[in-house]
Amino acid sequence: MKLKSHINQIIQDAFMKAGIAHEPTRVTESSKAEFGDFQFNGAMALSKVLGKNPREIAETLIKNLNFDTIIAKAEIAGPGFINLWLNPLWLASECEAAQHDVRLGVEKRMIPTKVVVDYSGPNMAKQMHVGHLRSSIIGDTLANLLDYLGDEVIRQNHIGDWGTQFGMLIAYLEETDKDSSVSLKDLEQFYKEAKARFDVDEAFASKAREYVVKIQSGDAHCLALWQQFITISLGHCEEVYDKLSVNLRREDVRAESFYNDALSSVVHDLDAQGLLQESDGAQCVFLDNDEIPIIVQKSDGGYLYATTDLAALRYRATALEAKRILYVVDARQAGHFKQVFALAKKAGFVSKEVSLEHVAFGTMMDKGGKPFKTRDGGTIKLIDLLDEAVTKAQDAVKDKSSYSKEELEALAKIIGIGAVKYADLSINRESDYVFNMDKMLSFEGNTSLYMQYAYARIQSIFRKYDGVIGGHIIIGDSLEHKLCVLLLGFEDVLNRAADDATPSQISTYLYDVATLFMRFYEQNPILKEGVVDEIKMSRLILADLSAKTIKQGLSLLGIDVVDAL
RNA sequence: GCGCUCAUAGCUCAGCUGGAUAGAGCAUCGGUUUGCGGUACCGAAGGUCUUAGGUUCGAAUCCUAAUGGGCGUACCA
Repeated sequence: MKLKSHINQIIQDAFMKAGIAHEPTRVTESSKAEFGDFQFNGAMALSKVLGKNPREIAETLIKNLNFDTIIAKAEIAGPGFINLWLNPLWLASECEAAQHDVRLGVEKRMIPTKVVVDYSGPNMAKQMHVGHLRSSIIGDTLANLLDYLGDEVIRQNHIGDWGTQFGMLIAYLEETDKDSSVSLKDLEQFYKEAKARFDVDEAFASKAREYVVKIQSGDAHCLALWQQFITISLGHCEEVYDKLSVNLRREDVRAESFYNDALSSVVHDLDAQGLLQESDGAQCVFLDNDEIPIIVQKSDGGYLYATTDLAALRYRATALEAKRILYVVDARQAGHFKQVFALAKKAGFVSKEVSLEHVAFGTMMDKGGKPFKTRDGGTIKLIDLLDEAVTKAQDAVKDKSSYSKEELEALAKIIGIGAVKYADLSINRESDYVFNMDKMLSFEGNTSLYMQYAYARIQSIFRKYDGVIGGHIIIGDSLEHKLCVLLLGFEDVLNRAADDATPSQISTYLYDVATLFMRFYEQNPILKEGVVDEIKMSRLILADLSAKTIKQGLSLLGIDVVDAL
């Protein structure tokens, strides 16, 4: 249900009938209950262009307003606000329709867009650390969301599997001559040892550098070792994805190395277009007004990440035919993407109408506001963080003795992982974010647990009721009215979150649904004695639609619900 | 230095394309219970929306400047 579009259309029709040849501003949710459900503020803006008093304009509009089905009442207030009340009968029937629909009334897009979502992108030389968390879950949510809305989503995991560090790792792998599955078990440790050798042993260092060249020139022995290394490292990532319920698979991997063969042609194309300039021995592109050039080839002939990103952009826009490309990457790379996007368009690697968006996110901080690190300043392994959340989540379970060990573990996983993901997805992605595990595992406030609890409580009502839901919604008070309006706004929220690439708009909405449901439920008993059947049914339908909306919304955020916790 | 970005209640955050008296949660204080899951709900208190100008009928929101923080700043990614 595109609720706002319906109302905007009614306003638009009133404009037509009133003979006002201007595009109306869009309606907004009313700021207060006494101002109705929606408000139209456009009369004031028109007053100057039409040379009329805004209240007069508002009156004309109301005279031409269609009151047939959706709008029940319209009032002029203040300088010329038009407050709109929606028809409760219409709200009720639309909510019933949503409750019967598996998609809750959310339509698929008429014209799907082909969207590439680039996210996660771990470095194969190391284990995933907390820095990869935000990209992985924000990206996954956006991919889920766009897919749900009917876009054609192509997930791309641009893993770091190329570069000088791999020469070092392979050299060390060969030198230690251990069974790789054992020696790579702790990648972090392996990397540290290799790095230590690299730093002190010149012979080892030169061998490492030699191996880089060998890999890049296709030496079979080195490539085999390299491939083995990548496979194992990727396996570690997949363990984390599995734990996080992030939907990235092998086939989504387009590693840095994938673009290796395209790099020289990128540079060649830039050169052919006269965009290239040599500076201090490096091949550079100087864009207008940019002091810093984009270096596409180092003075030693090597390529850089800008080159790879250009190749990836070209691949995504041409081979994959994407019309929208999202890069879910740390905000600190804003400058890089701004340059690379501009160049990709200028050089024609990506056509003008393709939308290139850097979906930037802030840094994860600890409670003291410092970048998130271990006590000794090291990076925190993502898997350790997740395990800690799951362990702590067990404490939240009410009646532990009624679960088997396996059930308790499964429950703790849903709660713990949900808490970590929700905490991240519920704040504005661009701001830095304070990681506080106690807070995210609380039942109070805007947390996943509050939402999961609200959901479980509703399921408990249905267990107790244990019957068939029929009948109709009868809106009996302002809370029920408000709940219906809110529930019908689900699709609007999803669309806006998709357009702006902001998952937090979904969580804000879900929190509103959960809190409003709790208030409704507190005030309007469902199964208590004395509630007549008609009212009982009406409230059961509302409870069901609320629960389904929470479940669907959380599912888009990659978070599960349970019937009891 | 230059560039980007942020600044809203004690703390953590909402605030949609400019709209009416700026909203939540936590913490603090008070209330609701023979209980449909109280891990809930209701209420109180808490604000010069960093500052100063400007645009506008109207600014937390747009523009300019200042102050303070974060980040980036050519051959790592």
